[in-house]
Amino acid sequence: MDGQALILRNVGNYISMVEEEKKYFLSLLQPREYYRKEYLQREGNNCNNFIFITNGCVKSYLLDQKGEEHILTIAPTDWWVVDYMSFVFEKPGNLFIEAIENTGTLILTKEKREELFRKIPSFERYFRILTERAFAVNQQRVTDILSLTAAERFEKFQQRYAHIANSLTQQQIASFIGVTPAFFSRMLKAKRK
Amino acid sequence: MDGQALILRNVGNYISMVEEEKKYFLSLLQPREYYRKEYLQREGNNCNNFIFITNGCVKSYLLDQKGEEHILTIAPTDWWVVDYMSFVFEKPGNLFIEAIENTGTLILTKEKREELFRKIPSFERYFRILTERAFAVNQQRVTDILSLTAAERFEKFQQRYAHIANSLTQQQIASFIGVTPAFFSRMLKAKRK
DNA sequence: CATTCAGGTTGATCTAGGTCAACCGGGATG
DNA sequence: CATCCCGGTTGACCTAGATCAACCTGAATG
Repeated sequence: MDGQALILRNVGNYISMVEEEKKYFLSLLQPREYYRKEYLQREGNNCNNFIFITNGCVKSYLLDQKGEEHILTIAPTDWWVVDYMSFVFEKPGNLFIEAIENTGTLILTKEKREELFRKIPSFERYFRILTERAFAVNQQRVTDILSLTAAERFEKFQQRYAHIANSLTQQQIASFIGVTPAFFSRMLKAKRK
Repeated sequence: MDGQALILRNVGNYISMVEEEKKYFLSLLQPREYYRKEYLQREGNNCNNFIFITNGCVKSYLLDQKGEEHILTIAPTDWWVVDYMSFVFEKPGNLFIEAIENTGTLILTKEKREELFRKIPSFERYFRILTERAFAVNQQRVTDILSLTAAERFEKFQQRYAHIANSLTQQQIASFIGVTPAFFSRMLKAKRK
């Protein structure tokens, strides 16, 4: 399935569009390809884009004082990535967004998105639903970090990200669930036997 | 300011309404008062309500296997509380929502909210913006937990919740930033000198 | 085909923060 | 006025997970 068909299907899950609305919506999107390890977004810049992944996979993360990487989100095909903090409050972000494999995207800028809302208000609904779902999942993530052990968090991760878990390195998974690669390796060893 | 005026002002920050829309919106809201320690929502139940706090303060939390309380959100006056996971995915929640002082609320049920969206679509916009902001803040919370020490998280907490920090017990703050009351007490002692 | 180099493993040691239990003080309650 | 209880403090000890450095492997690269 090509990128345009994919995003239309995604939107179509939540709202219905007539043919010309689809055309108009697609016309607002800027396609762009990224190579593995290429940045879609860097710390310190304002994030003005909603980015839809049409194929490949992307991570968003921050670097702490010691230069350690902490992965905030992993966005596979058929997902949006954004540095929400930067996008919403229009200030420099502290996240990097980086392709972890060659990745195809469709970019919706803040201005185009506002234009979209003006022309087709039902897109407010689409993004409302999208964000409410993402928010719900994110709240779970907080409670998981607060109340579960690393091993338990890993359990959940495996279930939720089963489809992409194989294509991620241990380092990435470790970072996502919030432990060091060394500890994660030991954890796996302990589980195997 | 009374509850109705407060919620109209809140909504008015994001969208504009004519007089009859305001009336209609208010007609969908069910006022309800809660005493300190009363539950607005219990673990195991489906959360079907968006709840707006008109005065007082509320916390949402979960109990882990050991019965320890972990506070997910603290909602003061002029905020909404919901168990998003339960509300969005329509399944039993694992959160408690409890008044930490006597609290006045306006309740918007899921059905009424859908009705509201049908009658006044710009409310999609209101909730879209609301949720995008909440989501952004919540993502910060995740990165904070992943990359900061307890003391640093407390710093941030003080800044962000300055206005209500005094009316919370140390236990509540400790739980919110993700440490035990004992450790939190020691942390304060260390800071004082 | 030699060399990097990134991802992973492992050992030794360290520490942030947890656990458990005793204790304190003050406001509510009988 | 005695008692309870809740929030907080403190001491002694414990542990999940971090840190640091050495080492291994295999795939990419010159």
